[in-house]
Amino acid sequence: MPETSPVIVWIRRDLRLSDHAALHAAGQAGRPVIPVFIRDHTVDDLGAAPKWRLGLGVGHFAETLAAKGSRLVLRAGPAREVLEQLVDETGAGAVWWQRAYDPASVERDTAVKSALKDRGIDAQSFAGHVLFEPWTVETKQGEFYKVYSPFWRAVHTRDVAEPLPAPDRLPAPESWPESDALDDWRLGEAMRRGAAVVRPWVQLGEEAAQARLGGFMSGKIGAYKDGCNAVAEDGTSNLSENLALGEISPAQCWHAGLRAQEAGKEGAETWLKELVWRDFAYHLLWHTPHLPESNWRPEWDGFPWNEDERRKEVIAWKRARTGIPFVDAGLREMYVTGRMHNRARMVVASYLTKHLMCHWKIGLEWFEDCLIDWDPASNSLGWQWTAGSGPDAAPYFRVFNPITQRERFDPDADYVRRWIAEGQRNPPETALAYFDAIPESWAMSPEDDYPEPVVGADEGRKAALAAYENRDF
DNA sequence: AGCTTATTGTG
DNA sequence: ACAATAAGC
Repeated sequence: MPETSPVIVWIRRDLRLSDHAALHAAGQAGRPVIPVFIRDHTVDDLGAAPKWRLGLGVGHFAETLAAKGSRLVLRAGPAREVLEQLVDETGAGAVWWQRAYDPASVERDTAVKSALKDRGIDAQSFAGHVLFEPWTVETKQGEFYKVYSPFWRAVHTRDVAEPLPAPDRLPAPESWPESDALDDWRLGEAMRRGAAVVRPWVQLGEEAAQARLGGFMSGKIGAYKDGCNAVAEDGTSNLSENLALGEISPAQCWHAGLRAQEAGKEGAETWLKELVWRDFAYHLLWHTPHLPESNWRPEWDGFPWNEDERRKEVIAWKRARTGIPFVDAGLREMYVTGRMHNRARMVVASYLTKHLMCHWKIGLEWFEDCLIDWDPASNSLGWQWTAGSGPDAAPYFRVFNPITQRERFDPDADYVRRWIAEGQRNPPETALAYFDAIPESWAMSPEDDYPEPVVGADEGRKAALAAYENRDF
């Protein structure tokens, strides 16, 4: 007798129909499918912007499912309790989901899987959030990789499974279990008035993500090798926002990149390498789950980083009035759009950790509050890489000079003018939007004089190097 | 996926 | 005078 009980598909950071192994398998099974999204502690713990963006994504995905004759059931509470309750309510015999690799999710999913199996439920997790499962990439010594280049060499010729099609149909259950109303969750509450400013920059959902990918493949990927660094130009794929919530899968991106490479597009390999950086970050997060919490190299614990968030340098950095135009431009771009050009991310991070000598966790947490493309793996690796405390890190002496970086990557200062209003007679809308997004308590106005640097480019470099001279490691 | 300074090369 | 290169931070 074939199994006929419903399958619960537990939707998490995988808000798509295509290339979704759990949904695909459920669609193939010929059983009723009950997609459910759970607001548990991993959702409640998110920063303001990613939580708001998640709410938009969940709402959009619910509409997508509804258009297919299905639904997205919303429930709040500890995932294990919610799923056990739903199994009882619906008579489901299976709970399937796509794996996550951050420590909080791993701990939760492990407990959920064993609890469901104890009840005789078919609990299964599927691959899909990364290209290469973290435990399948090993050095010759059987260790995980700690340096990017050999990781790239180990994986870049591997086969990545062709993306799965969207399920033809998702049979509805005889009756739908009750669902919370998304609005009642108030996932956007912490964004306050910033949401209105950021919203026009959001490209929501699977279709928009595919359009972004298609546009990039027929356009900017050819010039990506240099274009990825030109901060004033829109030379990147802009897919981070969609990848973070699984509105597109890395395998879909990978195959598109391979096709571009076969078509002779020069920038394709550079872009494929970026996708592998994302995988490398998850590889490291899986094997060393303390990556977001503490120095990956413990010898850095003794480094005299400032950890006091009330210090004036930290306040100036968060409010994007450090007096260094490139730094402030990047931070304002993030506040207005919920994203920041990767080149600017490196520069603002280097300035915070080296010139201002502040702990990378201050920056990591600020990014988590502000980024709609927040990704726990990429951000943890990126901050520790910049600070010097991480795997394959920039050595302590590799200090970005925010003045020469601007000259090199924003030669006409277009990016700086786009985001900094002070000192301009007719500031562009983008620069003025920043003042609509920020809290009034910051007491900033586009008519202010642009501030003097809190720490100058040269003196900051000297101070950082001097601090390292006094290290005891 | 760096910066700075010293040194050597070029006109 | 300036560009390319090397070495150390």
